[in-house]
Amino acid sequence: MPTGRRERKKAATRRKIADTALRLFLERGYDAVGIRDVAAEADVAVTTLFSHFASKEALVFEQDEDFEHRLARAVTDRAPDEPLIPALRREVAALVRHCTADSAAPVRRMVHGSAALREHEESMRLRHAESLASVIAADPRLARSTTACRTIARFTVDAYSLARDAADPEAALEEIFRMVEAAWAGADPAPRE
Amino acid sequence: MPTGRRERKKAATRRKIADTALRLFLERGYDAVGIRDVAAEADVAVTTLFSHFASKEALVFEQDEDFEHRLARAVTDRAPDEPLIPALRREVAALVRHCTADSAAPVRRMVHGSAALREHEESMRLRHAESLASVIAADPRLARSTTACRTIARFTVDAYSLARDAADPEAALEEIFRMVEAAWAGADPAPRE
DNA sequence: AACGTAACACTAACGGTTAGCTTTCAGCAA
DNA sequence: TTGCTGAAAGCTAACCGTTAGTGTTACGTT
Repeated sequence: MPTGRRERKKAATRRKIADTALRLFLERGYDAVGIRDVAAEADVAVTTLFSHFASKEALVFEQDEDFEHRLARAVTDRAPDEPLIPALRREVAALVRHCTADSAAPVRRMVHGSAALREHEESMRLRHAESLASVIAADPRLARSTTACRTIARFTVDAYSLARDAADPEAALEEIFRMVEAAWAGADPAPRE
Repeated sequence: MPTGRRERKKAATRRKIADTALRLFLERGYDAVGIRDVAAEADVAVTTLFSHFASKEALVFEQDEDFEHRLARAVTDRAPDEPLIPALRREVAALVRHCTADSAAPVRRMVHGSAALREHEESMRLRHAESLASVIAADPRLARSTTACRTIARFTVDAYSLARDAADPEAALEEIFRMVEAAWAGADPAPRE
């Protein structure tokens, strides 16, 4: 897929900015590094930086953007006879394992340490919940009200965030998903609208 | 409780700032009004404004700060024989009714229209969920793991937010709380730590 | 070879927020 | 009364994220 030199250069610039930013953030702390510092160190203009990334926080969350896709695919691509919740549970477990790996620890500590980053992550989660709710509502095998779909989507992303921050993520995930399963079973079976 | 003149003046300044801000925000839109506009219209210095309110968003959410208290009291002050979830449900229902009242419509429309305000509200909800989780975990009648407490607290604030934004808040609340009730019933009965 | 345009740069600004320092004045005591 | 203290408010000036406006390269195309 290597197209023209133009796109290669663009991708290189983007990667250089992201790498530089992450390095500086980890070295000195997210809040102690300004956009102007990142731009200078990456040898680009501030406006260039913002043409590649929508915000300072986006510099940190650049690879975590497939979260939304993975959850959606876990629903749409599951085996024809597999119920919803186990499929979600498998995918959430994989996501939790991925971000509780030792290699992700420094980044997670950084995110935890900055209010701006935590808020950004939260609002990403809400967006993901909404998109997941749409996918669930669109599945013909799952006849539930839109409220039930929205609710279970919210619970699912909650499960991710709660398990990730628990002392024992695996055990927490199991416990939480038992609750999610119960909630889904207790939802209105008939769509309301 | 009118103490010295000093505190009265301080309270008056605070109220004047909040009233002016809300009026301007509703008149011209939240994003179209700057902090300097609010300060000038309230006839105070910008620094004075920020000594009363931690941020621009806090100007909007100044009275909604009792949310946290009310949820906590719904748990601690419930009748000795009342189970947890119905008590939470009653309080959440009251909160939803309160903020879907016609008088609250302009403010809600404003919040809905600004990304900054929506994010601020979300992160408030997370704080509320954490505090609610502590209260639930501290209740000796409810022997559950801390994970279960945190989970049900998160679900409860989700219920509030989902019901509030639903087309029919009352019906949605009933449906969601059936799911919350099921989740609570499905939680580990024995505390894990 | 010439052109259109995407990527990037530069400057300057806007808006939220804070630091540093000064002024005012309520509350209190000599 | 007088004078002191400290909280409240003010002013200036800046910092930081972000954006608009305006060029300038240099890639890809014709």
